[in-house]
Amino acid sequence: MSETKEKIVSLADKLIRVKGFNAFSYKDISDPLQVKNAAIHYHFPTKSDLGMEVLDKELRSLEENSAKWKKLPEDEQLIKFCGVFRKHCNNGNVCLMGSLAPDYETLSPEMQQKVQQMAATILEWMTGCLEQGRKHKRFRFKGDAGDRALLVISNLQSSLLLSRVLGPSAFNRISRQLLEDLGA
Amino acid sequence: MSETKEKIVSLADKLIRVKGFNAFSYKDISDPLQVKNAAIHYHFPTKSDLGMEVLDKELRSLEENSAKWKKLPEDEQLIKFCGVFRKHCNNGNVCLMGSLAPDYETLSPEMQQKVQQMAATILEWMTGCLEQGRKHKRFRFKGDAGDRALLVISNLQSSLLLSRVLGPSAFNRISRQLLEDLGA
DNA sequence: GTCTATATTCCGATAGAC
DNA sequence: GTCTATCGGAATATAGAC
Repeated sequence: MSETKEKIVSLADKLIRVKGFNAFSYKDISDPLQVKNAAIHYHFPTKSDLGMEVLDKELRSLEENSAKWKKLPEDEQLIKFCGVFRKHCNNGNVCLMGSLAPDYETLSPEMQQKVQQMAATILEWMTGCLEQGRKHKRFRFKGDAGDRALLVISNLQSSLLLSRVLGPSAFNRISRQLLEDLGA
Repeated sequence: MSETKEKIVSLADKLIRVKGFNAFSYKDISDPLQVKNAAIHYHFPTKSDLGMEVLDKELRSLEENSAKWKKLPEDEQLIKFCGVFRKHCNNGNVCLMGSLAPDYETLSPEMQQKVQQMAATILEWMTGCLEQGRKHKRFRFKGDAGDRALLVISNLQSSLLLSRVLGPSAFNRISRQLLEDLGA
């Protein structure tokens, strides 16, 4: 992938997280890169094509991380996962799910399906992490691991949304108590 | 408030929850009400004015509910609160915070301040409910009640976002486990 | 209070030169 | 791969008649 194309995707990712998919425009990308909007359309004919590339990049990042963390104890894996959210919080970002889920009904069918895939991938990873971690006595929690995974994911997702409105202390308080509850 | 004006606000509320604030247009309101967009602008000169009315209505609804539930045991109050979210889930809605927080940076300063106020109001109510409920032995949980309130709010908020993508089982699983954790 | 009509701006997208 | 130029459409918003 060309350098310009990578910059476009990276900027689009940032814009989705800060302004939302429907609120950013090609001008928000072409201006900082000092090109014309036609240049963006050359790389990504439609806005949906651009959104798809952002989602594909995020999915690859998820796979890379889970592979990279595979040998770590599960509690450390979860702390790494929280660290990704912490970094986004510090950068004023929300997560892609938190940004795209409210806009879901306005997205192209392709993007809807990809968002679905992303949600399923995250849920699957988190469920496995919690299940294995409990088996290895590194977590303690009641109930089904899949249900617990949904709780943890929703905590982290909304911690970034709430931090937007209430300040970054929301993320700190949520992530700290979350890990303590699990005994991590 | 005139009947038309109320219909406009009610429809705007629905549109914010389904499509997002930046994705809906005056046409989405004027068409179903069979009026022209100028009629909407007569009642609400700017889109921000309309958004403010939706937020004010939600704040009044929050105050009404908390007053109406004041005499109930705290666990029943929380179940009532979850019921509001359940209803939204069944209607394909997300909550106002879940919709407006991702768009926060694109909102007018007035709306930003009102969203902040709404978040603070919800957090305050939930903190009090949990704190009193624990004192009265109707909840059991560890740590600060304010931290726990943030966790519960983020669970409910994201349960609607995830239900958009993964289907309504996400809400059911999250709300059920959430109440069980609290011993409610 | 609602209408017609329009101003203004912006957006996504495309054609064709270079 | 990027440019100029432009199309077609949609959005918010306003002026003035009724």
